[in-house]
Order: sequence, then C-alpha cells, then structure tokens
Amino acid sequence: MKKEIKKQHFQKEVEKEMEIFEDLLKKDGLKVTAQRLLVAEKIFSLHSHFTAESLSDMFKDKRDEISKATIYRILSIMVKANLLIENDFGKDYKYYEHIIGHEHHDHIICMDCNRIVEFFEPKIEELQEKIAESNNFTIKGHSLNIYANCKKGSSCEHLNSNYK
Amino acid sequence: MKKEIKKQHFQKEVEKEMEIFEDLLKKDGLKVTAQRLLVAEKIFSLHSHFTAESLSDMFKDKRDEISKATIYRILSIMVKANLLIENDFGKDYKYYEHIIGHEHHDHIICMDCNRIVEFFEPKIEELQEKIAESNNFTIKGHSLNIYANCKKGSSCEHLNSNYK
DNA sequence: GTTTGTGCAAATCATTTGCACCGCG
DNA sequence: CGCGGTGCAAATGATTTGCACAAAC
Repeated sequence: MKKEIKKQHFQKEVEKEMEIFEDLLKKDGLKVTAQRLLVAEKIFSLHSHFTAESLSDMFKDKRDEISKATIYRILSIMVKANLLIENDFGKDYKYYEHIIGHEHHDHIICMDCNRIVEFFEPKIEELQEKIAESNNFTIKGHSLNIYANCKKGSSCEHLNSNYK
Repeated sequence: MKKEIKKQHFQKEVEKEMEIFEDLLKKDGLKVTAQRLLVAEKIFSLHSHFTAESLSDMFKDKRDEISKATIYRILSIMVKANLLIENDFGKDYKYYEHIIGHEHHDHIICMDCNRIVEFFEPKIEELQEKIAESNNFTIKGHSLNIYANCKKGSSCEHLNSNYK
C-alpha cells in the first residue's frame, strides 16, 4: 500500500517535470518530438546518477531505440535549461542527475564500488562564499568531490557498480 | 638585489627537487634520460598551473623539442610518484602543478579570464573529514573547485589567459 | 511547406599505444 | 650488449558534427 502511494507520488512528480520540460521547449521554439519526451521522461523517473551511455542502454531493448547523437543533443538542451546537472567525477565521461526537486549537494565517490553518495553541508557552502568574496570573485558554481574508500564491513561491499 | 636572492632561492629549490626526481627514477629502475631531466626541470621551475599542451609548447622553439607522447609519459610518472597534482577544472584537458613545497590547496577558476587562484581553508578540510566519517568512508582525496567571475574593477580584467 | 530534429557515419580532440629504432646503464 | 625510452603514426573513446531524410508546426 505504501509502495502504491509512493509510486503515484513519483508519477505525479514526473508529470509536473514533463510539463516544465515541454513548456521550455515551446518557449525556446524547439519541437516536441517523441525522442525528447521519451528521454526526458526516463531522466525524470531516474533517482540516481547516470551517464550518456547508461541512458542510451535503457532504450536498447525497446522498440524506441534512440541514437547516441540524439541522446547527447537532448542532454545538452536539458543542461543548458538547468533541468540537469553535469558532473565530472574524474572519469573520462560525464555523470548527470536531474535537478528538479533535488536540492544542491556535493558528492562522495567510492573508489572501491563506484557508489555515489550525496551530502550537503551548509557550513562549507558558507565558507566558500566567504573565500570567493575575500578574493574578489562572484561564485557562479562549485564542485566538491570527496574520493574515498568504503570501510570494511560497510554496506558498500555488497553493491555492484551501476556506473561503467 | 632582492630579485637576485629570490632567483638563487628558486634555483636551489629546483636543484633539490631534481635530486628527488632522479633518486625516484633510480629507485624505480627507470632511466635518467635527457627528456626526463629537461621536462622535470621545466616543471619544477614553473610556479603556476600548466597543461600537457602548454608544457609541450615550452620546448617548441628550442633544439630540445620533445614529443607529446613523451611529455604525457613523463607527466604520468610524476603524477604516480606524487611529484605532480593532476587537476580537472571542467575543461576537456588536465591541468598540472608540481607539489613539492606547495601545500595542499583548492582552486577558484575565473570563468572570465581563466585565472586560477589557490586557497586553503582548514575548516572545510575538517568538515569533509567529518562528513566522510559519518558516512563510513575513508577519504583518499578530494577536489573542490569554485567557478567564479571576477568582479568589475578587479585585477583580473587586465590579465590574459595563460591557459588554452 | 518550411524549419527543425534525427540517425548515420565521419570528425574531433586529448590522451594512449604499437612498433622500430635509439641510448642509458 | 640488453632492456627501457623515444618519436612517430595510428588507435582510442567520449562527444560533436555534416548531411540527407523525416517529422513537427
């Protein structure tokens, strides 16, 4: 029962997000295509980090296969529109996460199992602001990645990487 | 006169660093070649961030031109030996800085002029340690980049980018 | 109908690698 | 000498792009 409620909640969220996305397309004179809707819906329904590759794979088995070129073009639109955050975790490909309903946060990247953990520390944010200020800069953004190992016996050991 | 003292100081520093580098090569059974000495000496004498490209360019006009492949191979040796830090500033190439005599620090990257400013904030370091700890991780490293614009009237406006 | 999007294959660009020759130890 | 190092050119791999055709408005 609880599960059902949660699912409905998520569906409602996704609908709301899809509306924002479609409005954005129209506002910018971009066309509402099947590929854009499918990709955006998939992205909004994901609740973890993904790569262009992993996103592409999600359409591999379906009749709705979408070319990598198009995937990249849609990701680019959504990043520019601030619907998506592009993360560089030191690999040679990018990680994405959708931003609506997700407060700003930083990341711990586990070097053992590739797990990505989010955290938010207001004091760090505040200190960054001060540092930029005292150096005569205006902060436009930041990226803080903690690279770490999971300790022996942590739940990490049981997980497989979802990330290539 | 002061300048002279400073220059001597730097030269002494570089000599010390070169000794460390040569010892490292020998210890690891690697050969002491002209290219390795030239590149290391150049790196130790630099006091700002550089790229494989910019480093390569520094040898372009001299009779001692060194191939990019060799440059990359030497950079790799020095990074593995902890003589060099490899930084990802959100561009599609890496930035390097030599580490001997340079305390750990984080970076502000100016999006207007590409200037890179270093800073160190012990409180942020401490908070990161706590965050990792409370999530059952052992920190192996971190990267904190603040992306910013220089304020109107700052010295930034007069500088040209040294980075491609 | 015109303009924009898509898929494909080719291009790009930093970095890596195979290989033949070179030079340190 | 013998093995590791270097330079060259080709390979790599994620992402981008030109182009012809297809779909949206």
